[in-house]
Amino acid sequence: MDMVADLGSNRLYRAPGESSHQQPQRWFNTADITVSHQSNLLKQLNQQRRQELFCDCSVLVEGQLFRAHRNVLFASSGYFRMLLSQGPDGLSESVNATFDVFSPETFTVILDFIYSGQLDLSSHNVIEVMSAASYLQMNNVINYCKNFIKSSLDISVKDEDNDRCLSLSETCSFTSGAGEETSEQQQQGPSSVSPPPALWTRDNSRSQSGFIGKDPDPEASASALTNPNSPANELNTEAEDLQDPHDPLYTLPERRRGKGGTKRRAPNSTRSNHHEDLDMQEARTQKAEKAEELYATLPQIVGVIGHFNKDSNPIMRFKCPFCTHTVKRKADLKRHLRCHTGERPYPCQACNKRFTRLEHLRSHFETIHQARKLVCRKCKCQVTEETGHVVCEGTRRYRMCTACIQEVGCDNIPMDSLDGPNEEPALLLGVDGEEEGDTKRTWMVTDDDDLAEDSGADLIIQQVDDSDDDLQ
DNA sequence: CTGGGGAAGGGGCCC
DNA sequence: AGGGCCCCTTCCCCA
Repeated sequence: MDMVADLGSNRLYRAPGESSHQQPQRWFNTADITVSHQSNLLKQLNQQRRQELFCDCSVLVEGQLFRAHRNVLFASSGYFRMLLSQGPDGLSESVNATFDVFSPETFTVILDFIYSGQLDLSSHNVIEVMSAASYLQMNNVINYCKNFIKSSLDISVKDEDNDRCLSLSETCSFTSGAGEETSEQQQQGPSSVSPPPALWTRDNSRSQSGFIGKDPDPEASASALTNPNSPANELNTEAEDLQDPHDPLYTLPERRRGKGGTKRRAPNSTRSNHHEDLDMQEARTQKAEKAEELYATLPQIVGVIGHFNKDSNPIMRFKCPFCTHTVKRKADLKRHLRCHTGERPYPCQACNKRFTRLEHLRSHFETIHQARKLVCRKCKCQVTEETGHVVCEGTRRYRMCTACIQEVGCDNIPMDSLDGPNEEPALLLGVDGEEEGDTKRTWMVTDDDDLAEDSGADLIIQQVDDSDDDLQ
C-alpha cells in the first residue's frame, strides 16, 4: 500500500512499505509532522525574506521599502490577493505596492506576523494595526486585534480574574499560523475580493459609513457592500462584534437589531433586579472608562490620507480604526466612533432611551416629550401655542387642534392624571421605566400655557455617569 | 405592496 | 474642542 501523508489532518499513518498484515506496525502522528513542517517552512521563508532571497514583491510604505514573496502575501492578505490577481499574468515580473495609510512600523508588525505567526500588539499600536489589517483584508489579524481590544474592554471579568486579563497597558503577542484565513475566504478566491479604495471620497464614505451601523441588508446594499470580504462589511462585523449586546451602554442602535426587531425595549422586569442594575451601572462606568482609554489612543491613528490642497500640502485627516471613514477633526472622529462603540452617553430622563449626541437627545425630548411641534397630530393642521392643546400619552406629548379634540371627544381620551399637568415627563415615568406604548398609558390634555410654563425646564441634561438613570 | 410621514442616526461645518 | 445647526439617509409604522 502506497503511503500518502495527509498533512492537513491529525491522523495516524503507517510507515511506507508496511501493510496492515505486517507486524509490528510503526505508527507516527502526522500532526507533529505538520506542525514541524509548517514551522520549518515558515522559518525558511522568513529567513529568505530577511536575506531578500527570491523576493518578488516590493512594498513601499511611506517611503520605506519592504521586500517579500508574492505567494506569501497572496496567501495572507485579501488585498494582496486582489492586487496580485489583477496584474499581468507574468509571474516573472516584479510586483510593487505603495501604501501611505499606515506607518512602516505598523506594516512591520503585519509582515512579521505573516512570516512568523507572531503578532506584536500593544496599546500603542493595536488600533493602527487593526486599521492596517482591515485595509489589507487580513481577518485573522483583525480578530486578534479585536480580541485584544475586547479583552481590554472586558468588564465582566471579576477582580480575581484580573491576572488573566489583557490590559491596554500591556504588550502581548498573539501567535498563529501565518496566512491563516478562513476556509470560506480561501474558497472564494481572489476574484471575490474587493480592494479597499485607494482614496477616500465623499460618496464612498457616505455609502460605507451609512452602511456601518445599519442592518447589513444584502438586498439593499450595493454590490460592493454585499461582498463579505469588502472592508466595509468586514469592519462592520468586527465593530459590532466588539460590542456586548447585553451591555446597556453599548446597546446597539434600534435599527441595527433587524427589521423584525421590536422598537421598544422591554421594561425592566422587577425591582428584584436591583443588584443586577447596580452591576450594570458599574459595568457601564468601567466600560465608559475603557472607551475613554481607547479614545486616548486617537492621536496614534491619525493618518495623512492621500489628499493635497491646492498648495500641494497634505491635508491631515483622522481615520476611523473601524472603517474607512476619515474626518477633518479629532472631535468629529470621536463623535463618529460612537457609532462603532455603541456608546450612548445621553439618556433621556423621560423614557430612558439613550442617544449618542446631546442634540439628538434634545431633539427627541422636544419632539416626543414636549410637543414642540405646532402641528395637530391628527389633522396635521398648523396650530399655535394658543389653539394647540397638548395631549399627554404616557411620557409622550403632542398637540391637537380644538376641532380634533372635540371630534375625538374628551371621553375617549383617558384623563386619569389631570391633577398633574405640570408634571415633567420624567416624573410621569414609572420606576421601572414605563415606555411609550405601554398598555397602561397615562393620558392628559393640558393647557398650552402649562406646557409653555414648564417647557425648557423638562429636559435635564445628563451626560452619562451611569449613576442613577436606570434607577429612576 | 407601496408611498408618506415621523423619528432617529450620522456627516459637514460654523461659531 | 465642544456645542449646535443643517442636511441627508435610513428605518419603522401606518394608511
